Amino acid sequence: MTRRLDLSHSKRHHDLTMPTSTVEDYLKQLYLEQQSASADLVPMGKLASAMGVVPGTATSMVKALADSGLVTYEPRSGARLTKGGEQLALHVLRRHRLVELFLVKILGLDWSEVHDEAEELEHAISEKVLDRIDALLDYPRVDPHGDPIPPAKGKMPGTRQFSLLDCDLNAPLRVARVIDQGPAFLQFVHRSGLSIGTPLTVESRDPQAAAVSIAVAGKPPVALGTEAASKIFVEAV
Amino acid sequence: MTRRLDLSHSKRHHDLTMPTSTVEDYLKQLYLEQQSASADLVPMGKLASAMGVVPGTATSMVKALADSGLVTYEPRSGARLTKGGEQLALHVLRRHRLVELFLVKILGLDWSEVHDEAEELEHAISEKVLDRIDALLDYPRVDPHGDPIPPAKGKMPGTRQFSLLDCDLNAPLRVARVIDQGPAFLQFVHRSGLSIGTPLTVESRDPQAAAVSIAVAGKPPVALGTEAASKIFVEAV
DNA sequence: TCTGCAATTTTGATTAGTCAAAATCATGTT
DNA sequence: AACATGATTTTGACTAATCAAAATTGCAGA
Repeated sequence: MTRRLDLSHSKRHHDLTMPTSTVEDYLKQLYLEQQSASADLVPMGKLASAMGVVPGTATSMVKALADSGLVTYEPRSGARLTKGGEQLALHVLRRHRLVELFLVKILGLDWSEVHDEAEELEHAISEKVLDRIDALLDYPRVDPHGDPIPPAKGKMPGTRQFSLLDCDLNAPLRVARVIDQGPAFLQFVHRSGLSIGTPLTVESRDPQAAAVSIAVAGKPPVALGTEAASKIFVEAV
Repeated sequence: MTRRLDLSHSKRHHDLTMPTSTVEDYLKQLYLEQQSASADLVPMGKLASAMGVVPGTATSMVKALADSGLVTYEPRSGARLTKGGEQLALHVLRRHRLVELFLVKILGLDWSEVHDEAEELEHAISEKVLDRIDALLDYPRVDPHGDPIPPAKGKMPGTRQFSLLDCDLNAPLRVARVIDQGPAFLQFVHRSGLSIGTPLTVESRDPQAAAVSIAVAGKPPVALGTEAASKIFVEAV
């Protein structure tokens, strides 16, 4: 067994060393998973595939995270971020999203390609640099995909957003957020004229056809499959 | 022994996988060491202390680098970058220095604190982002310390620079470069009014006193010890 | 030539992260 | 209640990077 006998007199975890970028990634993923998949206990399978590792790896990583007090781990059911873990996750997310916005606004990259760039940068950026970027962008609250940027301190603002599958029919709405960050999907969204901020209404939803019909002012209606529709979020205007 | 028997049929090294950031750091350091310490064969001791590791670590790392064809290694004397290793080193240096300049010019950080920031960022930045930064800065050739920025392709420009110990006396000169990147030294340089670009002349050099006397237009002369003087480079105006 | 020291290399361990594959478990059928 | 099945956990191995400490070596000076 590898249950290394912790020589540190202590009974308390809380490893005050800077988290590795791998740890940051796990925490971030755990947070995102907790958000979307209503169940707040993330199963190892989900986590593993989100991280692109085999399940065993996720298990052992989560156990380590539990040892440092960042998550609670319930064997055979899943893991949940602790208060501390969540803070760290939000911090990482903040870096990620500010960097994305920076890449688009200041360096002029395309919003469909910034996700991967930010994935790297988010671990290399210091607090000081982050603050400068925040200021340079004039303290934004959402990133280029419409995802909210966690504030430096304080809770995430609760917005009333619904996917195209859940929102009201024929009500004036606006595209607020696109969940899938894959370049292909983002480009499709762009082609369909559904960028963040675009006003629209949902004309109809047909469970049988598994499709929704979207009306964007002036243009012919667009049909989306439920798959795609579930990844686009809107809010009331 | 750990002489892992290379199963790969090949007799040629050249590992086409992306170098780890540790490897990048070793190459960069090797390059810098080769530049300054005239001897182009860098001894393990030098490298180890530059990298902040024990000598044994440097030895084994260099052997690995030699296996991938990035350096040539002569046991008990030292290592030298190969053509390929040098290219990679220059690439890293280019990233480092462009990032530094970016941090100063665009984000408004102080030139004395930018070095450590860049140390992290240089490994996380993609080619595309680097190009944008390069353009945004209008293709600069020197970083905030006066160090030349290696061009994307092509050789480093050969400038005629001398340290305050080697340059002509009473000739019109300009501060071109400061070697020591420690915040303390950089702040001292700044206090003494010797920022990059400042015009000056060297009035006298006294080997006995181990000091040189610098005249900056309008101000009273400044005396520098040889230690400090050797770290400030000037070029003819 | 012989010695002694300082630099270098070896050896053996350790840590973080990972995979492959075998062992366990929890459940929803029959 | 007995199983089959799919998810989870274990085990054992491996790589990159590192350190501590012991073993080598190359020379400079007596």
